[in-house]
Amino acid sequence: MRIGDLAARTGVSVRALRYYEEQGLLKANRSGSGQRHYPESVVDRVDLIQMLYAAGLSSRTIAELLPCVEAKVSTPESRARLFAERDRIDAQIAGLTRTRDRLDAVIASTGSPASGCTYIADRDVATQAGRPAAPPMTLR
Amino acid sequence: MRIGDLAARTGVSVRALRYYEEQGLLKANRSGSGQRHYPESVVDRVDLIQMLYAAGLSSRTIAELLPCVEAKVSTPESRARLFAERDRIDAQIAGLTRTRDRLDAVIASTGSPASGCTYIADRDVATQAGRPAAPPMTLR
DNA sequence: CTTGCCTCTGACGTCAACGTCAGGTTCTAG
DNA sequence: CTAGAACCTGACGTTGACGTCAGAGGCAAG
Repeated sequence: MRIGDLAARTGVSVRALRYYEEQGLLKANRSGSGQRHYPESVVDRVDLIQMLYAAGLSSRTIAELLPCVEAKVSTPESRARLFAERDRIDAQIAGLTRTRDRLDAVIASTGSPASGCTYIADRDVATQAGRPAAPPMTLR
Repeated sequence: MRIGDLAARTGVSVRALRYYEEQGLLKANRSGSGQRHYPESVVDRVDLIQMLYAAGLSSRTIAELLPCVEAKVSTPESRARLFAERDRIDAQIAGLTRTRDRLDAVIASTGSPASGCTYIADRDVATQAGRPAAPPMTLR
């Protein structure tokens, strides 16, 4: 599997994949001419990397945690890091939940035509109960 | 209330507050000599701005939503934006939850001394049920 | 063999949310 | 009144995760 294929499979740009390698997140088998070749397994690894980036981790942190996640090998430091990041993500979820609830409240107050709203809903406010199924998984 | 006081009250830097004003997120009453003075109410507004930044919104988006949130005034566009951002945050929470669960699984597998772990837990793995109370509210 | 697409290595560009420094004014405590 | 803290407006610096371009080589099809 060459880099273009991997890019297509993961939805990550070729540039990003080379960047990951530069950051020590990915290793590639090189052909005689220097071209990168990857085994199927890296698809999952790239997906995981994307998850961690989306969770706000830096390349450096990801590089520290990946051996721990994949090889199940951990040093005291990496374990501490693992706990710390897990907790940080928990806090982030909590904060996001508060933010979402705040937005829901705003939607409720400006959304109901009976509370001094300038316009009426122009979208399906009642798709379900105000919460349409979240799209696949954008995560930015 | 001057800008330094507001900074102290909100935990946001003076530079950031001036930046928010530059981006149209905050307005200040100017004294004759040009110094900014704020009413108490802006403290909440700054907190809200921080929440939205933490949720990954850009200044531009925040600027679009703030009138909607504060003055309860909405145009069809801003309402659409409101929904879109709420949904995006929902998706973000879902993704973060999956990421956290993945990390929890890793912790469980590398953490239990009975599964080929190199080191034993060096931290209070069992503070409660593996999930110590998340710190105040970092959110990055 | 050559055409066209893929790949390679630099290396500079980008963007947002500030940090930081310079040079000058203003407020306040003593 | 005077020192020192706080404030002002530019304006340039920073960081991370890439985008983009340049110039050169590699690879399968016809």
